[in-house]
Amino acid sequence: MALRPVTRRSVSDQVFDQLVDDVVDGEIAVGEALPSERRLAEVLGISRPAVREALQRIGQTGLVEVRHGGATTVRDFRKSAGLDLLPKLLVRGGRLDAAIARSVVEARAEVGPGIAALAAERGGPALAVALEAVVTDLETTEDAIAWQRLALDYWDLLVDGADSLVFRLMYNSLRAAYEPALPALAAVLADEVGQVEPYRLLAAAIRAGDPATARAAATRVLTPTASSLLGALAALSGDDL
Amino acid sequence: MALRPVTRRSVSDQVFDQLVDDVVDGEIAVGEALPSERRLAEVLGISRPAVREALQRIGQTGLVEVRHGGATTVRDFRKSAGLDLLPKLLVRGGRLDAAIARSVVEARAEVGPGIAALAAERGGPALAVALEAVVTDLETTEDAIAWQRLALDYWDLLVDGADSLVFRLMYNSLRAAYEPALPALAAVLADEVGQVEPYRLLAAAIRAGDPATARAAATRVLTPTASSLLGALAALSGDDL
DNA sequence: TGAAGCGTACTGGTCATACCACTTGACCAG
DNA sequence: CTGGTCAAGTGGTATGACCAGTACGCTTCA
Repeated sequence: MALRPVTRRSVSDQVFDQLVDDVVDGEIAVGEALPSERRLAEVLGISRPAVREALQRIGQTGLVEVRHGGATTVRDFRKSAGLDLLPKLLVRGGRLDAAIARSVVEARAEVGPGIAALAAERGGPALAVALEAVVTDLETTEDAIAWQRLALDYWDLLVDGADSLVFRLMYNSLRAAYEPALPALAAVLADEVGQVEPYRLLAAAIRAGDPATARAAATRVLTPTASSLLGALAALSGDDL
Repeated sequence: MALRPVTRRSVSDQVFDQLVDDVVDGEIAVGEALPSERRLAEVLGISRPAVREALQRIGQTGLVEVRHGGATTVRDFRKSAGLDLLPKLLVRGGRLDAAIARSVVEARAEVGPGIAALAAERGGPALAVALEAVVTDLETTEDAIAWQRLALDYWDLLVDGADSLVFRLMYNSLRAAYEPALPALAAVLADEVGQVEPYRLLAAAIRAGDPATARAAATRVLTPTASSLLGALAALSGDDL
């Protein structure tokens, strides 16, 4: 029998997820007030501190505004939330949101080449060596998911090489959204396994310290995945994970 | 007389800021454990729930990992934190971090044109009209800070027009980091006041629905600010706000 | 001697209750 | 209409107790 790790999520975690989903789904309109902490505690059958911890965390994400003395109101996450919210939006209620996935793919295609160019300027031979090591791993990998994870490692190195904290944090946020959805996308991305050449070319451009070539190579690395994903999203929009 | 809103920060807010600063400054090494909640409460002279709320919020940002039964340990924010952390990193202890500011400027220059291109594809005439309205406001504005805020409004419209949630959230995070630092940068950015032409050209490209032109125009919008900022940062690196 | 098993002492997680601080809105006095 | 007062409701903090999970030393047994 296949045993899977027991999930023991804390009470406040569950409240957090539940409220985030409700807010994101628009079950509580923007500007509207959430039930009071006491009321939530009563309705959910838990203690007020547990509710508070969840609410504080939600406030941290920018989804709601808690005001001392006043009610806790829902904010428009399109205006107030940051990129950290992306994972919660991308996979909502166990499903992938097609529109948002498309947006992720777009952003990847737009930002990736810039990162590659910076990495070419600053990475040096050490970075090229590390990238080439990943490329050899890619060559010997069959499993689609493992392959994608290696590709992520590749980008991880690239982002490090770009030596830009903003791009680093951007990448972290995007990866946090992308990685959980990977298993669901395995079938779609299976075709790419073995297409190592673009990665090799990009590594070569890094080694040469040539930003322009690196930028172009990065585009060729990203394009196949982008088109696979966009095609799949158009077809199966709204399927389960 | 110039009245400014009274700031009354809650206890847990103060603890939050204090601990975030300590962690970001590296006063507690990565992998090391924070004092226990009980100990923190005792040392800080506050209650444990207050400490917990702060710690939970910090955990939400990815700066620390809290594990039931184990200690709360510091994570490497370069690996685990998302873009939402940027504001805390950019202005640390009342000072602007020059290296990070440079990174912000780079990212802006890299991502901005992509947003403009998408906006040109999807915005339509309605967007162009809104942009041109902001442009006329820009023409009649002398104050450097007000001018920069209008520029932010301009970009806000552009990001909306790009119709990409990921870019929207990215922009929110960047703006949250950028806006608080604006007053400090007013002097540096004073030269730009009146340079409205690039904004007008970009709006025209949007109206024409021409992504390539919009991309180029966006670069010309961003370049002056970028070079001003980079120059200023090189000179006064580490000055107070 | 080594390793499995057990206990204990820590850690964070939850609860109940009381009280403080702030906002809101209704009401009233000027 | 303005300003003040007040009560009710909200979030903020404190206390103390107990539950739940982890880390680690110690015992115990092969």
